Amino acid sequence: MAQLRDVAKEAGVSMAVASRVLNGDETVRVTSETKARVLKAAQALAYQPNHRARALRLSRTGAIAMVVPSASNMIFADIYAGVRDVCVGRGLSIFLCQIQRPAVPERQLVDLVGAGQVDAVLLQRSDLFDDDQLAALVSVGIPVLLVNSSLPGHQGSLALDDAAAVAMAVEHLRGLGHQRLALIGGLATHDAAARRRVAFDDLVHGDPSVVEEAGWEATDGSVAMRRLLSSPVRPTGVITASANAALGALHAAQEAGLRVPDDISIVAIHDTWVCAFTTPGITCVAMPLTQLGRTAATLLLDCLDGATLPNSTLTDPPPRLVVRGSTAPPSA
Amino acid sequence: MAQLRDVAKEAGVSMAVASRVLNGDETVRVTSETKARVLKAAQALAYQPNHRARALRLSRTGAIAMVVPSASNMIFADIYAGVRDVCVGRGLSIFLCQIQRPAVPERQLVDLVGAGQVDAVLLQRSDLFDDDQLAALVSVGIPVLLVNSSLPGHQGSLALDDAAAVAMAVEHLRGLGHQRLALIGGLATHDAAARRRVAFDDLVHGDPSVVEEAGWEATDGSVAMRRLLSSPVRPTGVITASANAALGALHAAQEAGLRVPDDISIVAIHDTWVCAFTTPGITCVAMPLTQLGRTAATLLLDCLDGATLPNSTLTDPPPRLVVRGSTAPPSA
DNA sequence: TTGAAAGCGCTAACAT
DNA sequence: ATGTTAGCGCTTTCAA
Repeated sequence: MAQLRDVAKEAGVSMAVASRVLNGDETVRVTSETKARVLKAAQALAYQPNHRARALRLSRTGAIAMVVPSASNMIFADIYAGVRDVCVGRGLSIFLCQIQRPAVPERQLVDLVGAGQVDAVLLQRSDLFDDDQLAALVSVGIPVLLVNSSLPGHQGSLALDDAAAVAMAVEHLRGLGHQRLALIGGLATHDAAARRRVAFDDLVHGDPSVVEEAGWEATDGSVAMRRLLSSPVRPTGVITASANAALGALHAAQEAGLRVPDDISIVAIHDTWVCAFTTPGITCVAMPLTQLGRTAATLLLDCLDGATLPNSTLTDPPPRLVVRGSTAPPSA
Repeated sequence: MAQLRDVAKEAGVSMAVASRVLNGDETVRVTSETKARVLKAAQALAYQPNHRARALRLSRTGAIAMVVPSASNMIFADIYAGVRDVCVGRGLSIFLCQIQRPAVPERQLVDLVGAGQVDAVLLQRSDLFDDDQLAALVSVGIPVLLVNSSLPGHQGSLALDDAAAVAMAVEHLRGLGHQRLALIGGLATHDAAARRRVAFDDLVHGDPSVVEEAGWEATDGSVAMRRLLSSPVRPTGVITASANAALGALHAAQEAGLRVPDDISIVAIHDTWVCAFTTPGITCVAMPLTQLGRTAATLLLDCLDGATLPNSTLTDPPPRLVVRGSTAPPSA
């Protein structure tokens, strides 16, 4: 593999010149002829700058880590798409690092970033972290942006507009005439889940309503729905805090012999392609996940260029209601 | 951040000694007392070896790239789990690189690996690559293992036992009494898809049967199923080459007013959690994806230690039939 | 048993 | 307008 030295020799210039030309350094003036010679030499030798040497010299690896609780959650894929958009544009690569439980993985992240393998981290919190564990994770010397999660005292987070999403779901159900609403929410430890719950409580204040605390997965949604169905005042409209949970909830309702949406309506927060392929399709409040990824990555990269990480909320574009077959006016 | 130099100074030894001790170099004899001093110093200073310097010196980055056509395909998550298992164990990290279409991305991979950012590549082929494009991709100076895909003339591939999976699906359907079978297969360009199709053709030889060529996604499955339903001799049992396509097929059948499994049976190759949450649940032939990931990663890492990459097929564990509600004896 | 020193391939400050 | 040179932080041969 050709090195800079070879290119320089081939072009009959010093390594310094070759380096500057190849890096498009504008501040240095070179004969357009020498420049051409260098470029041609590089081309001829198929020169690829050695990434490792560059990283050492510049103290930059050109990679960021994306830490997620679960790579199989489709939320991840959508966020990744956004992150990828901006990283590809800026020539960065992305490490994927799945961290679900704290104990060992805490070391993982420190090993990873402490070792200087990545320049910055984009972290999506797992339900299983409590604040202290998260704090340990983010206390590494490089920028860490919390995606759709926050940590008291930590600088750098980007949240979704959970309240708006919940409001949209509640409004949709109320508009159809539903009076008794339920929320199948996330675990209280997860702050996006907490925000959604607070929003829900505020909106249904006074009405008969019930909240189930559940995980993000389909089984969690099933279990919660079964509990809901056996409650004294059965809700007619159910909001789930994740698309996965909605699948579980739909399944449990159908298994219990209910017809959806005739007997019970279901609306999910988050939209994934699967929601369009169930029978009935699941009505969703789609959140701008890809944009979340894009904004998050941009924030992080700007930070590497000297900007400060903000604690902010992504409100534009707003959540979007996607009406499918799982919601209808209550039958009674 | 403390460096080796600091540790050495703190321990009152030279960098050379510190380095050897810290790396557990057995070939060098040091007073157990000096050794302890070094270890203590490292501990005290919370020394983390600089990954970039190490990578340059050793010409190794301690990372592999995982190239996939789509991070949102649940197949990916399962394979990743296996890869992760073995990489975490050996202290490696994993780059995720989504490459769907050839043109630009071809540069991506070369940039990535030509630059020496990773030590090896695990590549899952996209339908959209033809052999030439794939060949261009894999002709980089480091080991590339093709996962569930192969390329004539390329050394290094690990396939699944597609024929066994198809046989299992056909047998299941035949055992239930189905005579008219259909395959909703993958694109012919994808060699795993091709293998499945050949296996199917062999098995149904002589019987009335029909093959639809479709992509891996749910919509592809829908479209194919609609074509199937309007064909003169409608099949009673349908095999889809992916779990995603099965979702689409199921949806299309239900939308057309058919009852599954009463009017038509569906069995998918590959199992994902979603298949357990549709109504009815989808009968699947589960493939050992996580093991595929594990084996693939092991092969690759062994290769870095000097072994040769084989072209092999993962036959153990064999595919496993998971019977759910989408299959039953034909009604007529 | 330990230390000195030469690079890995590149960039950038400082000459010329 | 171009060249010299000093490292980035580490490993490892070779010498003491």
